Parts: sequence; structure tokens; C-alpha cells
Amino acid sequence: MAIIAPFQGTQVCNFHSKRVILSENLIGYLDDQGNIIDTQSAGEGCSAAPIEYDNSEEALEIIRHSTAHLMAQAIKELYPDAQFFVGPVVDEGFYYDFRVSEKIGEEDLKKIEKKMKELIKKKYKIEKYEISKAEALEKFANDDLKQAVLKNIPDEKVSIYRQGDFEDLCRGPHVPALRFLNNFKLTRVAGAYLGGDENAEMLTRIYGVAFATKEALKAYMTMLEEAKKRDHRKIGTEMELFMFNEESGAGLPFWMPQGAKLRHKLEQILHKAHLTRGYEPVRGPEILKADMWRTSGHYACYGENMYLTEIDGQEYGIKPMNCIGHIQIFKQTQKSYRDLPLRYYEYGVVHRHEKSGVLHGLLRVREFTQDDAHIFCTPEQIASEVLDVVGFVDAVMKLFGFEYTMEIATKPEKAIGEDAVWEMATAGLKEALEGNNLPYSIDEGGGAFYGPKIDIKITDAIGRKWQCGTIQVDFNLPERFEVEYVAEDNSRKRPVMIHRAILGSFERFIGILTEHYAGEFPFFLAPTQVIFVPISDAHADYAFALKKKLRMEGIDSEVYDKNDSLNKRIRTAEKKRVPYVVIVGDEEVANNTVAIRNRRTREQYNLTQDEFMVELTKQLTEGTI
RNA sequence: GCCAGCAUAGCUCAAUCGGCAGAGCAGCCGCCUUGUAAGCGGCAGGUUGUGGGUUCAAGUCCCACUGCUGGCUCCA
Repeated sequence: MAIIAPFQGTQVCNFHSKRVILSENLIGYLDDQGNIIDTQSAGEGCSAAPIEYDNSEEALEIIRHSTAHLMAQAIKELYPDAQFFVGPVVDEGFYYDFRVSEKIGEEDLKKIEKKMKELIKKKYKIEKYEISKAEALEKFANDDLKQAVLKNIPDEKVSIYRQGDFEDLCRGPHVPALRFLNNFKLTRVAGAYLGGDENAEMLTRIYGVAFATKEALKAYMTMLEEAKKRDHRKIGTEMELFMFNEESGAGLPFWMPQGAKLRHKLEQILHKAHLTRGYEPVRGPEILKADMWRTSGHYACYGENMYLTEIDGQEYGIKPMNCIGHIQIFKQTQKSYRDLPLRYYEYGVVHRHEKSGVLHGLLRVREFTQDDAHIFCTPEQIASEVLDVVGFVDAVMKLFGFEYTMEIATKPEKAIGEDAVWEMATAGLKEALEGNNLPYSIDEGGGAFYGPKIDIKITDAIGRKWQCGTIQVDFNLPERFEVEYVAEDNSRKRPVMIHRAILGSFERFIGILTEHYAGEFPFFLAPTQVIFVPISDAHADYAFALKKKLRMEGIDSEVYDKNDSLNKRIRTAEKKRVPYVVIVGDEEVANNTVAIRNRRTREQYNLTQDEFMVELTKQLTEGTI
């Protein structure tokens, strides 16, 4: 997308002299602070850089905001009792929250779109006027939603935008007239709590997208369709990776043989990587006495998400996190400063009672396995340990070619621990990211009450961001469980705990991996890595011998010797998203070779068995970090 | 949990106004013995998510539950 060139002093005159010429496509200005000023607010002789009608970020922001208003106007005409709350611009589009007595479903969106198009034909200008806040409170006296909006506005003056007989309290910016709104689509209807408060009333929200050109809108819709094709739920069913079962319960995934093979390979890669980095494997029980969860604070803070049960009259809780187990193991034997940092890791199965409405394929489930580790260290060791973890994260993300973002969440208002330790920990997190030349953003006050953290977020096929890895510094649990080590001066000291996960969970990560690769996993991950197609029954033995040979190297293969035509079996093999399809017939059997088919080019080449094995084992080692 | 929808064979979908549940793919059996993306023939597959109700008659209408989808809230 074109970004408007930064404002240059010498261009002022040019802009001014061209303004009449530009005005056909002029929809606003960008000042040198990066603020967008619409034409209604700019007045005569505006010296800021003009924003023309196109697909630039700034232009789209104006267009989308106005499209939201146009939608509101259409809704108001179709549902006269509708009352409007807020209608902001979001990624790719906009939404508007409103209250209406009638039920609005997906099929009503077309009707609203049609009304929007009718309104455009009326060629309304969008006009702005200002009134005092007191006047606004008076004007919207009968509209409690507008009263709620006004309550959040600190300014003494508020602006109203009007198009035809529709007007709305709004800060802008808006396009000068409805004629600029042509390429939009209403995408979905949803419910949204007033002000995001779960206890508040639920309003109706309609989402839409808007662009400056027909092509951009079409490209976006095509992108959505493509993303749908690689939805991990669809591919997971097609490839028989995983399943859910209504009778067994929501959010409880089953791993079918193909999925279990894939997952096992991922586990093995990570297992080796942990050992290389000096982690020790441990394993805690799945269920612990509720008193443990009271001590940890989970019972009080996280209790409603926990599954609790009773055994012989005692209350137990199924673990939602693995920390407690690791702490018990640490405490089992006396530790010296020489033992630190001590890194325990576990593929920990956890259960969390997620609300039914949030479950989403493998990306949000009620039982999942974390690649969890807890590093016990001194406060001085935080920086170097975090540096190491961040390097680990980066290696994993690079292996799969993931784009990811990191966010440091700092001390919240309600927090425990001394400021000096918080500062040291937060500085440690920042140093680690800067030391790895990794960009990050700061979530001020977003840390846990027990320490600051770094969250790692990956983007899925349709641009949704999912938190995967997390690195959390914790001063709280060591205190609560009285964890100690013997220091150099023979005194007892309290270690710091770093909680960290890199994938986050195998479930979520595999879900995202599936969409990322559209099911075409790299060789070292693919559940079936090679499919052999013997030309006739006579060549099946040769194929099975090869399969056995690959098995010895830890490579999964299948032989397609079904009672089908050769072409059919090749077609079936090609559709399996397998890295190698290998055909064997008289020629290959006679020469001890294989005929490899390149799936994309449909070209083929021959290798000797030895060359083939070298090629495959080489590709296996690419999955090393 | 809340708002709006959806649920027919393993998968993708059809069934007019409430009037005999159907197709393709996958599966199984047989013929064919194949040189690079669907050879031919046959068989089987269903209490239409579950439970109730209205009706002479329900896949279709109504209610509840379960599960799923898109959001809200939350989160690995």
C-alpha cells in the first residue's frame, strides 16, 4: 500500500496551487504529527499533506470510518428503533455496535448492503458541526448509548457528522461525500458486550470491510477464501490428523495415527533441542490435592477454570499448569547455588475449563500439552537465562519460517515483590530481546502480579494473532512454596522462577503449523514422508523392502499396492500432501533405483537406493535446532 | 457463559409447499497387471446430532439439550 510521502516544506505551495486540481480525489490531510484531518475540519488554506482517495493506510482509515457511518444510516432506515454505540475502524474494515429490537442475522446483511448502495445514490455530502458537550448531552437525552459514549469524552466540544437526515456523534475523520464509498462488504454479525464488560448488556455488532478499489476488495475476499482452504480444521479432517467427538465432550482433541506421528516428530525435535540447551526432563502428576492449589494461589485466582474432584473425602484439582510439580521436584533434594540455573522441562498435559463459546479447533481446547519449562535461578541470572530462551524461541520460529511478534508486559498496579527486583527482571527481559536484535513492543502494566513477562504471538493464515510462547519471571511461587537454595555464604536464599513455553501448546502450534504449510509439512515433520507406488503386483515386494529400510532410519512411508489402476494410485498419492511420491517398476527393481516424482512440476528423476537414502536422511536432519 | 447462525452416510452436498431419504468421493468384493493425476462392474453404508411436542403424515414446524461456526469476554 502506498504511504503518503512525508510533508516537505517546499511542497506547500505546490499542494496549494494544485489543490483545485486535486480536489476531485482529496479526502483529507495528514499533518506532520501523523494525525488525519478530514476536509470538513481542515478549512481553507490547510498546509498539511493531502490524502487522496486510494488504498493508502490513511485513506482507508477515512473510508472505513465513513463506511461504518453509512452502514449505521442504512440500519437506521431499516430498523428505525436502532440506537448506536461506537463504530470504529479495525484491521481491514470496521464495525458498529448498536441496539435493535429485531433479531439481525447473516441474511439481513445483504438487505443492509443494498440500502447502503441506495443511500450512496442520493449523493449526500458528509457535513460536520460542533456543539458543546452540554448541548450534546441535551440533544441525546433520550439515547442512553450516546450518553455512555459522551461520558467517555473529556473534551468540552464534540463534533457531529451529518449525511442526509442521519447524524451521529463522531470525532471523524470522514470522506467529504458518500460517493467515495463504493467497495465494501458486510462480513458478519456478532454480539458484543457494551463497553466490553461481560456483565453489561449485549449489543449487536456488524463487521464489514472496505477498500478504495474494487480490485483491493476482491483481492481481500480471495485471500479469505484461500485462508479457508487451509483452515486446520478442514485439513485436519482431510488428512486424518485429529478429531473431536461430540459424545466425548467439547474441546477434547483426539490424535489419529497421522496426527500422532506428526506430533511425535515435533516432540522429538524439541526434546533434543531441550537436552542440547541443558534442560532436564521431569514429570509431575496430573492431579494434586486442592491444598497445593490453595498455596499456589491458583485456587483463589484461577479456581473457576479448574476441574476439581474428590478422592476419599479430600478435594483434588486437575492441574491447569505444571509449575507446582516442578517445584516439588526441586524441593525434594537440597540445592546449592552451584546447581543454578536449574532447568526442568515437561510436556505437561493440562486441563482448563474454557468457556464453551471460545473453543476453536486445536487453537483453543480444554485439554492440551504445553512444552513447559521452569528455570530456577538467581535474580542476577535472569537476563542471561532469558537471553537463552529468546534465542531458543527464535531458532524454533526460524525452523518453521514463522513471523512472530514479542511483547514485554511490565509491572501492573497490583503486584508483589520489591521494585528493585521488578526493575532487574524487566531490564533482563529487555536486554535479552535487544541482545538478539529482536523488535518488541511494551504492554505497560500488562504483566502478571508475580512478575513481568514476554509473550510471543504468531499470526495464522487469515491474520489472526495467537499467543504461543511465553516467558514469565516469577517471584511469587518460590515465596509461597518456600523454595530455597544454599548460597555461597552458606545462607538460605530464594531462587527466582522463570516459566517458559516456546510452542505454547502442541495443539495450538500444530494447528497454526497446519495452516502455515497448508498441510504440506516439511519432510522432517510430515506424518507420511514417502509413498511408494509399485507399477504392478510384481513390484510390491521391492516397495515393501524399501519401506522397511526407511523404517530403520525413522522415516514413515506407505506402499500403495491397492487394486486400482496405476494412474489412480499416483493421483491418490499426489493428493496426500506427502513430500515424496516414488514409483517402482521393472526398471527400478532391475537397477536398484527409485523413480521420484516431483509433485509440483510433475517431472521425474531417478536415484539409486543409496542416493535416495542420503537425500532423505539429509532432509531429516534439517529438523534440528 | 452471552449474541447470531448451523447440524442429512466416513467426507462434500441434494431432497419443491410438511408427502417413498438421494448423489459423488472414500470404503469393501471381483475383473483388469498397469510406466506417471480418476480403467470397468458390483456390494455395503442412515432411528436425518439427542430427547420431547404439533400433525393423518416431520429431514422439513415448535421446545429443550449436545456439538459446531462467527464474534464478545478470556487465553497456551
